[in-house]
Amino acid sequence: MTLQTGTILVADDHPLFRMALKQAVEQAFPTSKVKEAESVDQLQTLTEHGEQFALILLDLNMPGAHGLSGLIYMRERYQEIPLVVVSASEEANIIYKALEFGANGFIPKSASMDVMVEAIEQISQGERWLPPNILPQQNPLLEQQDHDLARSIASLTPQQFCVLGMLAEGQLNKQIAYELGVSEATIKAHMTAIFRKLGVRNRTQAVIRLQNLDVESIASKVH
Amino acid sequence: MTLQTGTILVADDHPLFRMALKQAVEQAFPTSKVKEAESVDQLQTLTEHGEQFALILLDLNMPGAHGLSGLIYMRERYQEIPLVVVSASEEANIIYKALEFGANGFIPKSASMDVMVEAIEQISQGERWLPPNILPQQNPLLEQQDHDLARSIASLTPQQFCVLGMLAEGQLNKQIAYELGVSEATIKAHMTAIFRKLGVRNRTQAVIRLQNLDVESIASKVH
DNA sequence: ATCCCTATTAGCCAAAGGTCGAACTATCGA
DNA sequence: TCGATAGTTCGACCTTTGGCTAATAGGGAT
Repeated sequence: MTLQTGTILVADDHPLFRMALKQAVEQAFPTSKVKEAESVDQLQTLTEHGEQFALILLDLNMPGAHGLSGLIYMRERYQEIPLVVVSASEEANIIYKALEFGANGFIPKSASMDVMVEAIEQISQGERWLPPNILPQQNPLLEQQDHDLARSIASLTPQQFCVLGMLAEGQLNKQIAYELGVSEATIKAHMTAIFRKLGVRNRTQAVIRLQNLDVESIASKVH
Repeated sequence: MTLQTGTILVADDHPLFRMALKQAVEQAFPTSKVKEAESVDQLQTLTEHGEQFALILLDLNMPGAHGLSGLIYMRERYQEIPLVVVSASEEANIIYKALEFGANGFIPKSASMDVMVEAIEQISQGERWLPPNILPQQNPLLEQQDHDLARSIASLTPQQFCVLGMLAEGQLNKQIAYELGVSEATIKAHMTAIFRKLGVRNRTQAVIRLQNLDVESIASKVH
């Protein structure tokens, strides 16, 4: 499975930007195929059903991929596939965390087409690529509890991760059930399973637990 | 009410650091009185019952003061009292937001005693004081919705703000009632009022609404 | 004194949330 | 082919939450 012959997956909810990314990929690897996903739902459909991808470009702000949890989920489930984060955010903190959670590179959405092509080529050769103003980070930002949380997110089943996403938007069980086309009892069962894996007792605590992934930097290092 | 004759309030949950702050204040204003609070509860008790303070030093990470909400609450309730944020975080984003929410200055906890004394003196003269590596910010980070949220937080009564804090920790109505020594019916009444003011329908959405205050920078500016 | 705001509580009811056990399915390996 | 395992689904049952009304009480302001 090489990048020349394999399929590359572009996951971004913004149609125009998805097209631009696709072009960058095709310019870097004219012989490779490209598939697109505009939601985490589609991303899961594509990845869960057999197909092996040679590279994944993942937008952090896709609907359903809340903050870094989408990255974590994909990363730990498909450890063999190189994963590049594409994001509108250029905060150093976010970038460092994305890399610590296993991203192989980080491309800001403000980058030009040339830069993107270059970044994708470099990452495809097993190297990392970072925005020019970002220095490689030596001190880990994440603590044990963050990695624990990452592993519990990675242990979620596809459907559970999907439910978690909608929970994080404040939706009711009833709404989630309707959108997924299943009964409310099913959602409740998923909730119970999610709570167990995250180590919490109800939905409110689950949301709080998730927000630690993104914020955390504010409260940490008080010692 | 001048700083020389007035009382200065130091709010920080860490005993050692509170003492250090107190010393810095006494060094800057030998004739002023200093009172201390180690929780938002105490802070409220002191401010709600008559006493007018000449200056408040507020730690962002106090138990019960979740992120910037403690600052927002104090700021809009006591607009005439100069308010200085003291925090372990030195992230530029947090600092800019604190100032945009009306803080008169920002002192990082890593500052030396001399620097703190100097900062307090400068702020007491109506000027702002920022850490040396932080430039004054021109472009506002906050949008209309942030100010709306700030105003709704400021409109909470003291008890409601307290309940909101425990809600943000994931506690059940029953637990909150027990800790505050009131009945569960009372907590429910507070919850209903809080939801109304925040414009949400349940506790999960309330938590999500609050977390936008701190994170937001990640997802914004996508246009 | 009177009015308003806040805090407190009870009681009732409907809606939402959460746990348990169980059925059904697909996949993998022996 | 025969379990075994993992994932999804769901109904029954109980708990928690939230909305509503109404009542009591204290503090401030007019």
